[in-house]
Amino acid sequence: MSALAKSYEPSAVEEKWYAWWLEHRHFLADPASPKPAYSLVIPPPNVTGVLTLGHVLNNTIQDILARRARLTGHEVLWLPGTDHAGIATQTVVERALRKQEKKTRHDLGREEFLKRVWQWKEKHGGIIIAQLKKLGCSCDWSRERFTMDTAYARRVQEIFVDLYHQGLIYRGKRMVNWCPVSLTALSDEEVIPKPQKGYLYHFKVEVIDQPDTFLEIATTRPETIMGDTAVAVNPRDPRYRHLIGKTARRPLPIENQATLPIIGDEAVDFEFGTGVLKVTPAHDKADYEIGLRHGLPMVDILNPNGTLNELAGEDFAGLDRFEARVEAVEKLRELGVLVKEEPYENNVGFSERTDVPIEPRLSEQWFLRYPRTAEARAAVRDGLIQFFPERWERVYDHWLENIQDWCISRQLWWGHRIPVWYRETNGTSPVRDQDRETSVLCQIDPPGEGWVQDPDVLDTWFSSWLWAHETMDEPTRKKFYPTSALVTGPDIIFFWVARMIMAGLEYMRDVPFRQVYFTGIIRDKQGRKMSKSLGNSPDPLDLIAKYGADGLRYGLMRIAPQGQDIRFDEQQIVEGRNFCNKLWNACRFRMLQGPVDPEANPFRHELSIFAKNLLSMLHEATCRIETGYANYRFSEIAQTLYDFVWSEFCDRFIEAAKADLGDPARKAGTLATTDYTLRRVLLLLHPFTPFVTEELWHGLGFGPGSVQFAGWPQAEEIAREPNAEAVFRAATLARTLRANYNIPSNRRLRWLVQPQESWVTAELAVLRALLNAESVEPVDGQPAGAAACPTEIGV
RNA sequence: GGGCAGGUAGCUCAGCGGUAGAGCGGCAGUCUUACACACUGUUGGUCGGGGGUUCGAUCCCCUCCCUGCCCACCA
Repeated sequence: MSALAKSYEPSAVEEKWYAWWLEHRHFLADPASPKPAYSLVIPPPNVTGVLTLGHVLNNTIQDILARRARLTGHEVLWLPGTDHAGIATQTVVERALRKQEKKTRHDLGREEFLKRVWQWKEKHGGIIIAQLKKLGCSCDWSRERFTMDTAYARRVQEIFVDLYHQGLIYRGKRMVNWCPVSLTALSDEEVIPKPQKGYLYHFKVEVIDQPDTFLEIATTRPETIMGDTAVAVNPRDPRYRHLIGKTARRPLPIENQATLPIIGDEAVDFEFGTGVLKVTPAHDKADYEIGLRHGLPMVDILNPNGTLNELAGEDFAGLDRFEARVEAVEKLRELGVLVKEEPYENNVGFSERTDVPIEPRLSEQWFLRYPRTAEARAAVRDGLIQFFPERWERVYDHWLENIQDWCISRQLWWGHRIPVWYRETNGTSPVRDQDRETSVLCQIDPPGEGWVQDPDVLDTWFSSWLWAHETMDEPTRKKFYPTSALVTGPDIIFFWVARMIMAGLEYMRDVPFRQVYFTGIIRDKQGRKMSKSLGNSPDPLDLIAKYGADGLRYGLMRIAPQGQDIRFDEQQIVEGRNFCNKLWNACRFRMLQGPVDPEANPFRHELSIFAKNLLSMLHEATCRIETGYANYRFSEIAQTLYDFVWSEFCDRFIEAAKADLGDPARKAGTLATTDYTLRRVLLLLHPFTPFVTEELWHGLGFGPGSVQFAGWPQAEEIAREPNAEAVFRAATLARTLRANYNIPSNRRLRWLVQPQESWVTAELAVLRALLNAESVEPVDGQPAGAAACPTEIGV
């Protein structure tokens, strides 16, 4: 290791040390360790996913916390794993099946299809794990978990059974968000509202009891007219009040122009549209409520896949919902009841996964009334759990305050099967009887002949909400639960964070984590979210290949202020790489000066003003870094290290040392200061750039152990040395003077200084080095004919 | 309709009551024997607009304008 390459070459170094860490079992967490515990659980990525920049940010932060905790003497558990990601994974496998074999999952049947998904998981499931290793993540890989592992899956079902028997899980026919593409119900959190340009269609209906009186209705969904079962107005609306109780004629379908009651309901906003509402209880949440209040029939005119059924009438049956909209408008026009179409923009709910408009649909599903909501709110309000940045606490609280029951059943095959059994009646389909006592059993094991299991599976989050404790065995929990911190994106605060808190409180009687750090979202230079379809998401693996894992990590961390969104710019990663290279070369410089003393203690030497000043700056930087960790301000830590290493250590101290090392009186102290500082810099930097620091740690002879167990440096306070600063500023002034006279920087000059104070004379050799000068000599009075400028050390 | 975050040099971001900062870029010099992934010097900003508090505001208050996000059953 005597000859370091001229520039840092990451790839071989990274591979070598990662293998070395694994070989020495450095990432394994020992529940029996006497050291204090520090623990993290990874937010499990989708098992079939690939690494994105978001993962890089998130996992770099976790790795920084884990490595820093090892340095501060903790026993660290960073528990990794993956999520089965129900809809996402099933969709991917179905797509492949359709492409390669032209088959649907129904062609294969449930059992065979699930076999295929497992095969797919075996084949693609390891990718993201391997990528995390490339990044340098120090997870305890021996504990890798998957949300469909046998033991984990068993617990998911046990918890379902428990909540069922507590009466918190129930089945009911309710209005749910239905995805016509994946053919399943979704939770409210999986629906993304998007503004859509469309039309507000005005049409009129005749009041039957008062011929020639028409009510004008405004709607964005004329294709649901066939499912209308009432017309509603606000009972306080003087325009229409008198019509309540009368009836109107529904225009569509033409062969079945039903008679609709005109009802009064407070939910109708008379400011909106015409103040008259068509009520479609089967296809709109608000209308459903009105329907319930007035005992209206619910006419479901849609098939699960979004096409209209025979109840919509012969003109519409079989049409897709959007074709039907066009057709319905056409028919209204033909009937002469279409008044106008005005351009209109409204919010339409889209499926998060398939990106198609969801359909409010009446269907029988399983719901969970959340446990421990009050405690969950209190936990955060009372500081049992701390959020960083703090502002998310209010977002969290607001959601819990208005919490709705969670639709947990999904009409998918890939996932945890609902542990509920129905008595079989005629051997074909399960009876969905409301009477639990006689025909429904909630238990994991099959109850025997005559019972069939509910075909549905559970929402993926119903398994992930147990992640913080069900991934651990008993001794591990004892040592490591609650976890120290959770690092995740604010986009899953409801999906995951809040639910995990409730699950932890319910099943562990304690919160799952003490602190939550919410990262920012990585955007492109135009501020757009990274996405596959936009193609604006660089492949982190390419970036690692180009700049090294450390360069990527460091570059990203330096621009990621606390919880603020990040505009990604590859230039930042270039700078990360350059910084690693700078550090590399600083160490190279040191190695050229002879053997390093790992035990170096500069305080036992006579020190130059430059050494003292550097040590003072080191102390300040160490303190600032300490504060940075306490507040999860990673960019501040990275920037502090950047400034210290580059400006203070390289640009100033080393440049001055080039003279001091040639001075026998100063050499020993300067070397000791260098060794002492480098050792600390490597320790402080290791969480951010683990590979290059490990390489240099050994290269400089600080080994043989890993840098990550070498202990966190204590800051030793020492006063600033203003004289050193004065010399550096004088050098800058002198260089400016030279530049102003257009003297090329390679021309060696003779400089004269009229020392202001006696100490200055002793530093002229340093000044000569800083100026790359022929000579710097003291004079007594200003020579004529020379350019000059005043400085703090003399003219 | 409510709420949150942000608008500082060409770009990415610090600063958050006391004469505007960094890196990159631009420009001009340098292969000065650790580093051209570098060194030196330099050029860039009425700190989103308008009011107010203050001896003094990028920083505090009010208001407005943009951008992004979250929540909300206005068809």
